[in-house]
Amino acid sequence: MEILTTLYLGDSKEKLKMLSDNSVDLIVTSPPYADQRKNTYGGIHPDQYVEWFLPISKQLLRVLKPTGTFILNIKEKVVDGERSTYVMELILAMRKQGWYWTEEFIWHKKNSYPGKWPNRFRDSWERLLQFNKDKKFNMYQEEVMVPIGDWAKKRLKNLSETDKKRDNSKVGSGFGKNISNWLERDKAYPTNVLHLATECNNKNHSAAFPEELPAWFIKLFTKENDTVLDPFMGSGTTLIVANRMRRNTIGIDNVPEYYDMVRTQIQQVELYLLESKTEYEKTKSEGRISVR
Amino acid sequence: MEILTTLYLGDSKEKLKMLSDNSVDLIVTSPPYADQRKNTYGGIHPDQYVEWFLPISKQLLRVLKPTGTFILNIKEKVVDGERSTYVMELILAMRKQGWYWTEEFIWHKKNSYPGKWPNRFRDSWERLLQFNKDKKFNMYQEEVMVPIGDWAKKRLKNLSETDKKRDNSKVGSGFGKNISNWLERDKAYPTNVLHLATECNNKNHSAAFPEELPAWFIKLFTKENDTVLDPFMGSGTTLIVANRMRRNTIGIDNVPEYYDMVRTQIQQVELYLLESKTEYEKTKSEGRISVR
DNA sequence: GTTCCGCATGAATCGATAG
DNA sequence: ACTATCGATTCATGCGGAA
Repeated sequence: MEILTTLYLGDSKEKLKMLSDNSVDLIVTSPPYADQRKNTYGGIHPDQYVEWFLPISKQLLRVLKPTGTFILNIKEKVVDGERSTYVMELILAMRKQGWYWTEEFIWHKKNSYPGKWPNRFRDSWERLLQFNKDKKFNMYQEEVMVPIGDWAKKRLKNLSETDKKRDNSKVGSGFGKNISNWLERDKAYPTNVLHLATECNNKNHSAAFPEELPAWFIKLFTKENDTVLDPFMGSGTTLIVANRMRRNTIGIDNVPEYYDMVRTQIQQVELYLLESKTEYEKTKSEGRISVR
Repeated sequence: MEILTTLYLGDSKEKLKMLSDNSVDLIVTSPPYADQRKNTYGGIHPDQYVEWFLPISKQLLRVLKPTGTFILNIKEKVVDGERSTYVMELILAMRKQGWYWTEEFIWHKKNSYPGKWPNRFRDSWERLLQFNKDKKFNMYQEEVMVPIGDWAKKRLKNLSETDKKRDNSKVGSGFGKNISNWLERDKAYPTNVLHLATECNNKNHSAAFPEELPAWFIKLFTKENDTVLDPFMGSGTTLIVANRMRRNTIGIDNVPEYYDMVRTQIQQVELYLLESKTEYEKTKSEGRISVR
């Protein structure tokens, strides 16, 4: 199966109209925050942020599959000593637009930006808002399981009576089964708090987005050959990770430098893959790039 | 200076009217979260939550000093597969009421409630919303500095223990300048993410949150002889910690059992302090209780 | 007195069943 | 159809008794 990369140079609101209905499995994006990145995106005033984003999210709702998920990385800025409310307003507005606000993950940035202010501490977390088109969506939880805590080693030696009793309440069916489940368990499901350091990027752009972040959501919400969209791709972290994980990718950005940079980088990855192939049919079937 | 404890049995909305304007330095509270089951616990329906809370927050705004801070611990529940929006709406409504929404701290609960569902992971964080009456407020950042390095977590965990011992090392200025400078350099300001475990078992009752949580905010936003208010004191964790830290406290609850329990516990602490005093003037000046 | 280990239980959430 | 109740699922922690 061929993996496709499609890049668009231009405004998201317009370029998204070129995508088909119900064609995307996962959207992961970090749009320009209000009043920030003035040089590149022109900066949206906090008061106009919701108004600016709603036409875009409307398109995203259209192109997302009913089983798909939209992960929005965002954090409100401090304006005149208090937190702006545009994220709150955006959530409310998107629900009216038809989105379900399924969950809010917390991205805890371990090495947050340094600084000192008299009235606040360093901001070391961001929101990862999960929106869905339908209440039923694809979620592959086993893909992101984490090692269980040390307490488990001791615990697994002996099962407490209470555990047996709790399991017992399910009368009759599969009593011995539960115990064996616990005995073999060395991994646990994660929570809705993600601990990731911000990447110390050596590149010449500003998007501090660790690869683990999109990788986690790509593993959780898609499988191979699914399609991942980033309507504000920036330096393309999401796309590059998704491409590497053998997902089809669609990226949009209105900054030519970003567009060129991502295109070059994806092509390099694809070339590398091509060179490492020995069989003809693999060469033929993989690594196709569609850059428009 | 005498430390005063004032307890009210009754509805917060009404009892708060008995407090003077601009008389409280810090409000730390965890109101009942919205509950769908109105009949069983008298919970507030999510749709009516904002309407229910606004009269109370109006009183809180009145009694808070201009230099004071209001910390609101809250988390929205999942209703019908998605997160409720009443917290978002509450923030917006409280701003209209005159509050400044200064900051949102994250309380990361490491031992969150277990469980597995097809569409979400365990919820392991809560909001700690900081509201202020004025853009200038008291904040004693040095009081909550944490050691740098691996021992930071351990130290944070022991903070409440240190409070009990009423750390004397600062007072006795026997340190040479070199050493104190060196010590200072080992500390860093915290961020807006707090890592604390929920306390499983207290003696007789279950505490809503660990003592470290109110202790942290009490240190950060008040000094000795300031006044701390909890309009939904519940089992009284905030009040007991504040009392131990030599802050005047005001507590309100409409559950007689809680009221009696907190009153008893505060009195026991005060009696213990009394018994440990040897000098007459200390006995005279401390430990007065005003229970109404 | 330390350290180790067993154990109960949390501001949870979903899906099925009952009224 | 809609709402209330109940069973099932599952992880980390502090406490108390034991070595």
